[in-house]
Amino acid sequence: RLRKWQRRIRVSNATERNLAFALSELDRMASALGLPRTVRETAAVVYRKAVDKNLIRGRSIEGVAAAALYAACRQCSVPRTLDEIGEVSRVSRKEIGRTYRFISRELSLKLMPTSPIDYVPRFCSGLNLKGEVQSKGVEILRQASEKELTSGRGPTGVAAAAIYIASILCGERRTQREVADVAGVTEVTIRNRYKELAEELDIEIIL
Amino acid sequence: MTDYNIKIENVVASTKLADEFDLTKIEAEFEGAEYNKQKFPGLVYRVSEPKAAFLVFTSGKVVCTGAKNVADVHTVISNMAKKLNEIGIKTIKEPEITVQNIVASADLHAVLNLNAIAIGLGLENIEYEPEQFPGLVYRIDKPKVVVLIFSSGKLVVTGGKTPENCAEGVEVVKQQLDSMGLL
DNA sequence: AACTTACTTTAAAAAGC
DNA sequence: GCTTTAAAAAGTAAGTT
Repeated sequence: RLRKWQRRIRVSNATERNLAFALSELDRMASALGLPRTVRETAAVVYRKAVDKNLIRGRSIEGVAAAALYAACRQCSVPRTLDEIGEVSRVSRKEIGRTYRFISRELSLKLMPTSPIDYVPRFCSGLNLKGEVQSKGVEILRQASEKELTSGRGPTGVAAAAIYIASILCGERRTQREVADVAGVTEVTIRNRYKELAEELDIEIIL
Repeated sequence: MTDYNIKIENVVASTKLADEFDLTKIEAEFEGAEYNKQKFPGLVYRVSEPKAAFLVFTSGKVVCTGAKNVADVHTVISNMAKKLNEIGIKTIKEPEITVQNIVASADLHAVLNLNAIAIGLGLENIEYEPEQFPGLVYRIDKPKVVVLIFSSGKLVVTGGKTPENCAEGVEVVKQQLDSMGLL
C-alpha cells in the first residue's frame, strides 16, 4: 500500500517530467520557427492526446513532439515542411514523417494534404512581395487545382512557381533563385512547374 | 477491352535448399557473390537469364527476388541448385517454393484528381502526402494488397501472393473510382 | 538546359543485432 | 526498428557536361 502509493508518485513524477519536457520542446521548436501561440497550443493538445492514447510507447518524446507540431501547423493552415521542422528538431525528417503518419491515423486527424495556397503568405513576405502579388498567386493556384495541375506535385514547388509567375505579372519580378530559396525547392522544380502552369493556364510570361 | 496493362515487375519468393550452407565457400566459388557477415547475414548472388538476385543464408534458406514471373522463380532456383551441386554442395530434391510478394504495375488510362480520391476513399483509409511522395497509398483488405495510385492513372500493386491478387486489386480500385465518378 | 544517378513510398522473406 | 535484394510509379534533387 505505501509501496503502491510511492510507485504512483514515481510514475506521476515521470509522466509530469516527460510532459514538461515535451512542452518545452514544443515551445523551443515553435519559437525557432516563429510560430504563433495558437499553433503551439494546438500542438500541445495534439501531444496530450497522443499521451492519453499511449502513442508514445516505442517512440521518442522529441519525435512525437515534432510530429505534433508538424500536424498543428497544418491544422492551423500555416504549414511548415518536414524539412523545416527537421531543422529545429534533433529527429530526422524521415522519423518525423513516420511518426506524423502514425499519430495522424491513431488520433484520426484526417488532414487533407497541404494546399499550395497556404504557403503563399509566408513565401511572399519572405520575398517582400505585397498583397497584389499574393492575390495573383492565389488566383493562379485556384485555377491550377481546377485543372489538375497540383495532383502528386509538391505543394511548395507549385506555390513557388505560382508566386514566380505572379511577381512577373505584377511587375515585381523575383528571380527563380530568390523564390527557390524562400520556398526551399530547386530552380529546376520552379522551372518545371511554372512552364506547366503558364502553358495550361495560357499565361504569357515575358522575361 | 479493359486493358489495364497489368505487368508483373517483381516476384519475391523463399525456399529451403539445404540444412545448412557454408557461405564462405559459396562466396569463393561463385563469381560475383558478396558476403559480409557484419553487414548482412546473407550472401548476395545475382544471376541473369532469367534475371534474379538471391540472398543465401547459413540455415540453407534462400530468398529469390527480381524475377519477372512465377515460372522464372522456379527456373532460377532450379539453376541455383544445379550450380551448388556442381560445387559439391548437396541440395534438397524438390524444394518447397513460396511466393511471398508480387509487385505489379497497371494503367487506368485516365488522369486522376488525387485530392478528390483521398476524400472519396476516406481519409482514414488512405495516405496521401504529396510533400513526401507523389502517389496515394491505398490499402485494400479483400485481396490483401496495397495500391499506389498516381495522378497519371498509373498504379503499382504490391503485397499480393498471386498474379490474380494483383488483378483483383486493380479491379477493386477501378470499380471504387468508377462508383464515385472519379474515373 | 540536358543527362545521369539517386532518393522518397509500398510489400515480403531471410538471420541477427 | 535496422541491415540487404528487386522493381514500378512520378516528383524532386544533385552532380556533369
